[in-house]
Amino acid sequence: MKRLKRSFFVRPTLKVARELLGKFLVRKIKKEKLLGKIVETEAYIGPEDKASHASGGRITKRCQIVYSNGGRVYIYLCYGIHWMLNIVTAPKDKPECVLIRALESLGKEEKLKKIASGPGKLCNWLNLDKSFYGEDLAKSKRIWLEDKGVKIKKSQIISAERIGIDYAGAWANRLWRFYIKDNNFVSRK
DNA sequence: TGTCCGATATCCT
DNA sequence: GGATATCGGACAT
Repeated sequence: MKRLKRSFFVRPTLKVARELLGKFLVRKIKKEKLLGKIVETEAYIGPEDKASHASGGRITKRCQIVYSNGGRVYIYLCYGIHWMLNIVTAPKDKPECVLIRALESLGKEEKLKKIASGPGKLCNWLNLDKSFYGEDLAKSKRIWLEDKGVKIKKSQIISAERIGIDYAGAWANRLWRFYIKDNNFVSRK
């Protein structure tokens, strides 16, 4: 079992966003473990990034955790319904993070249902909510990331425009969404 | 493929 | 107090 350590997250955000593809998100609920392979991510790189909650150097109660050292969870409610799971990256005081947009879940049944093919859906599946705000992925006993030796070649990584951030003007078309080519569990191609 | 809209914490004026 | 948001399911077209 190779849990990703803090050093993995405290690196340039675009690098982390790409390298998260193929890693496994592990969620432990009581004695049960839910596992999903990360197949889609998006980078948010403030304070320049207009699409980031930390745009312009804003420090609000909601987004203050993205200013912390890499490796923590940034989670918030969107549209009044959906929780969004982000992983804080980069060193302390740099407001950068990666949104986890889709997982390929293990197990036949889940596969058929595409139960985690979207940022809101995966949080619902893994039962993630406000109580995970600030959770330390390097230490937590209920959520962490593992490297299971899956290698994603550079040629298999597609870069695309981020989703749902039209309000961010020119920043909306930066190619900061990454997903695994031909993977059926990506939220949108 | 497109349009509609839920349901609410958080941010801003 | 008002506007808005890193979506997703439903139903029409």
